[in-house]
Amino acid sequence: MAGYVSDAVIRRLPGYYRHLRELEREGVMQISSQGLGERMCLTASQIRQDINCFGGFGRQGFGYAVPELRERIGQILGVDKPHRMIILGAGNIGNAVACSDSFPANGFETIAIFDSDPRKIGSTVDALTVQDIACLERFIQENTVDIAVLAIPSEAAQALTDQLYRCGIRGFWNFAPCDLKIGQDAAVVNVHLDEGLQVLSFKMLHRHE
Amino acid sequence: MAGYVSDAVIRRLPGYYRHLRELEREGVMQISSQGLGERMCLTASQIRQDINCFGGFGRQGFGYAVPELRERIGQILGVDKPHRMIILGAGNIGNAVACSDSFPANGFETIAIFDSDPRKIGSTVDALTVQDIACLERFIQENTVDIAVLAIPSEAAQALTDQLYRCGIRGFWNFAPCDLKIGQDAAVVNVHLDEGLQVLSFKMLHRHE
DNA sequence: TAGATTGTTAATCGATTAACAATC
DNA sequence: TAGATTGTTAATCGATTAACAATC
Repeated sequence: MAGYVSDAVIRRLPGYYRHLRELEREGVMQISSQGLGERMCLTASQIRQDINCFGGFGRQGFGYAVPELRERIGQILGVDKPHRMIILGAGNIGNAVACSDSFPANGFETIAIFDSDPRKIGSTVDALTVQDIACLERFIQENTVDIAVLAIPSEAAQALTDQLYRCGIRGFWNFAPCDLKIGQDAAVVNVHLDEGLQVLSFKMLHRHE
Repeated sequence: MAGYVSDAVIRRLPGYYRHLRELEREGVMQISSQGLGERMCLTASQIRQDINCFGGFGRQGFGYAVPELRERIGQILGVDKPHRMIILGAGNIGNAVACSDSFPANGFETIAIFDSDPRKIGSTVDALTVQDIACLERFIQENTVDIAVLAIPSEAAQALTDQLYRCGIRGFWNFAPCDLKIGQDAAVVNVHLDEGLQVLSFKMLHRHE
């Protein structure tokens, strides 16, 4: 179905999914590439190109059926199936991810949270008890885990990533401000919050040029 | 000094800054585009092109002086000067940003946090007291605020952004899962965590293709 | 001076946009 | 059928890579 899909297209997919869900909620049942483009600030041409990476979901003279296209893109993204996450690090970020209800609402459920700090182990975060990171490997053996959320300091990130990879984890959501070296069969998404702030600083400084 | 700089280059700048800081910490005083490229998984050619957007910081036959280049990129990013942030929304994300000490360590200081929920107003987050969002405009008039951190639900984001813009705020770090419409002279960086998770889901699903 | 490496121009590659035949 | 809009090919644009003269 999908041949090679460029990173540029992949990064736009969640935007399509979000806008189509909004349209669905608004009761809009069909939309042309033109109409969707205006809404998303993309050209109609780009929208047709993007969607056709995955097959011809439209009908000539009509456009796209909103609920169908939303569903197909959901399947392409893999968000039609649930994902089980464990959080490494019960600091500010780890806690925020654990407590958020927008992730489980979108099918990403946190099933455990780990830390190495004895003062944190045993405390509760949302409905979860912080577990000792020494129990990590056993937990992974006994439970299905799709995604590891790295919410730990940079210094610990690479060693922990290696350990998780050895345990079979292939999805990493990395909040540590570092790059991870990992096997090609693993998927990594970095959330470098500090870099986002620096880009914001740059844009503010140079916005009149 | 800097003519037009593409978004692709801007997004790489924080990576340069981070790697140069690391090199400095390791005591490396000079580096060639080749050496930096290997470290950052970029081509030497791209590194020279990127750096030359901002002027000739290198020396032929020698390479780049690490501390000097780090400092210049810091200036280009604007992170040599402090930034003052206010957080809108004392939920999970707002609290995590307020409590993090990595942002102030990099010159991004949170000076206030606001919420509209009476149960949250008056409570303390880190060293700050959650203020009533009704007091927002007065606070901005009486204090220097560079950046607004939007850590509120999507429904409230646009109206609040409009209000902040009218009060003169021109830097927005948006955690709400929506696009903001705003004047061209404002700078916005979106942190769409849910979209990152969806990209991760996609990559995991399609990683063998 | 000789060697190394930049700054910069030219070539290539990939992504976006435009155009239009196919078709609902 | 006529009008609208897709799917797809061709043209354009921009970003990355290669090459090399300039020069430290």
